[in-house]
Amino acid sequence: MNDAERAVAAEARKDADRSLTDRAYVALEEMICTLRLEPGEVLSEGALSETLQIGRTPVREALQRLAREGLVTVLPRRGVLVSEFNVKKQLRMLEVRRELERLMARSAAVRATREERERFGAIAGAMQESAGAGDDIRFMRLDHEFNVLVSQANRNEFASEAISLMAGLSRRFWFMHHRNAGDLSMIAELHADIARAIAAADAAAAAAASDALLAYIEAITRAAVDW
Amino acid sequence: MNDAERAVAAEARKDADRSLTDRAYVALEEMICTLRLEPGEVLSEGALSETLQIGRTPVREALQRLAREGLVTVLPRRGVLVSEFNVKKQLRMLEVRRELERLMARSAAVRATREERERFGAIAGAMQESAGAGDDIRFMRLDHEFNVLVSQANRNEFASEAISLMAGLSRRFWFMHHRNAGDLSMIAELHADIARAIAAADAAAAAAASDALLAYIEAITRAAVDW
DNA sequence: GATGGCTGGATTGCGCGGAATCTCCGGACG
DNA sequence: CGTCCGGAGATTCCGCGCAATCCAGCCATC
Repeated sequence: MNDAERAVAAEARKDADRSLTDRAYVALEEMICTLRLEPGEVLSEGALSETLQIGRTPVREALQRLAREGLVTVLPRRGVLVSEFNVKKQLRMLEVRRELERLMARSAAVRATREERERFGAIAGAMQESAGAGDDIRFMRLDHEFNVLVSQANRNEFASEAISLMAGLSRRFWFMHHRNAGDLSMIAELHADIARAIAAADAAAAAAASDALLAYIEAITRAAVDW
Repeated sequence: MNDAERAVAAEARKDADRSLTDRAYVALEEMICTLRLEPGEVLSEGALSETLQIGRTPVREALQRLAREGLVTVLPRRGVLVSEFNVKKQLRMLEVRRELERLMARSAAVRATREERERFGAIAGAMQESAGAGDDIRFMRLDHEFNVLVSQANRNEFASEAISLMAGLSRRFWFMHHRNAGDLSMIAELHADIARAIAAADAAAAAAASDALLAYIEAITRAAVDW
């Protein structure tokens, strides 16, 4: 197998290597978080199986995972309910995220490798750029990259897993409100502060910056009550 | 249906109402945490299905849940591996538990109902009693009751869920080491301190007591390296 | 008109078998 | 003697069908 063949195989594996359960999970999570499946809607394993062209078993396993993450509720013998929005729930979630994100930022500042620090620095710059240009699509990609990098650099799989339990609900809330939510440049700045503090190995500054970001997110969430 | 029939039905439901998946999960979690299934052992869906007298589908779903909690690892097409002990992993877990338990203790101190506070007070007393009598079985039951009560009284399902992700690994570690681990009276005292602080609605004291407990647990865990 | 029971349709819970694939071991070849 | 290849066995992955059950709506009854 030459290099070209290896590259093709790796590319194909991007989709084919994952199990059908994983693919069903990714597809459904995307549909729910981007509101293509509306809150309050009632689904069924059978219908989703047909839509996704995947058997009922993988779809069922994906739904159980989504249920654990609070994106759907399984009503026995009735169907699967896409969770409604709930601001109070979001605020309870932020209580927990505040603690976990602070821990992760602090740990990443201490434990990141040199390469990771360089990437944090690059992300900080790119975020400010994208905010200055008003390019929210690019910012959302950078935000995702930032989150993945923090999950990796904090070197604690338990923190990463606990956060990932809440990622779906957070993502959907953000998707719903990001157009109305405060200015992009403020959010980008707060993210960039964390990234720079981690890059500089300043644990206290990273923790403080993380708290500042979550305080801002909380303010936005409280304001969302009125929309 | 009269009252007697209702009581019988409720009793039967204690086991029968839960799904087979739940029953399989409870049974397997118990077997793993009490070391009846040894770390390093390789299982198979088929064998477990036969042992538990439950079909492969519920067993499979239970195993996926256990995998997410880190108690087993699914090796595709090879079998299911019961996770090995790993002190460094336990320490990483304690980093996260420290933050979450502190948050939960603080919140419970603020949000518990009067009835819950009374139960915290009762548990504090009973823990000291059981420790004084050297009754570690009774203490473990009280510890379980305490954890359930904190999970309920802190009024934050996300914190409770995140903690429950780590409960299994914690429980197994404790089961393995509780005979060698420090004196029971010290542990009971540290737990009782938290319970009393919550009962007294003293959030700062509850948080401090939680940190003290986790510092002690961390010390025990570090000492476990030598055993 | 209101109420209680019943039936039809739809949905999840669960069992089970086939397919894909991974490892191990034995044998052949260099 | 080492290395590679192939087949056998075991295991998970996945599809699919049956049964239990829940609900909506209809019909009979008061």
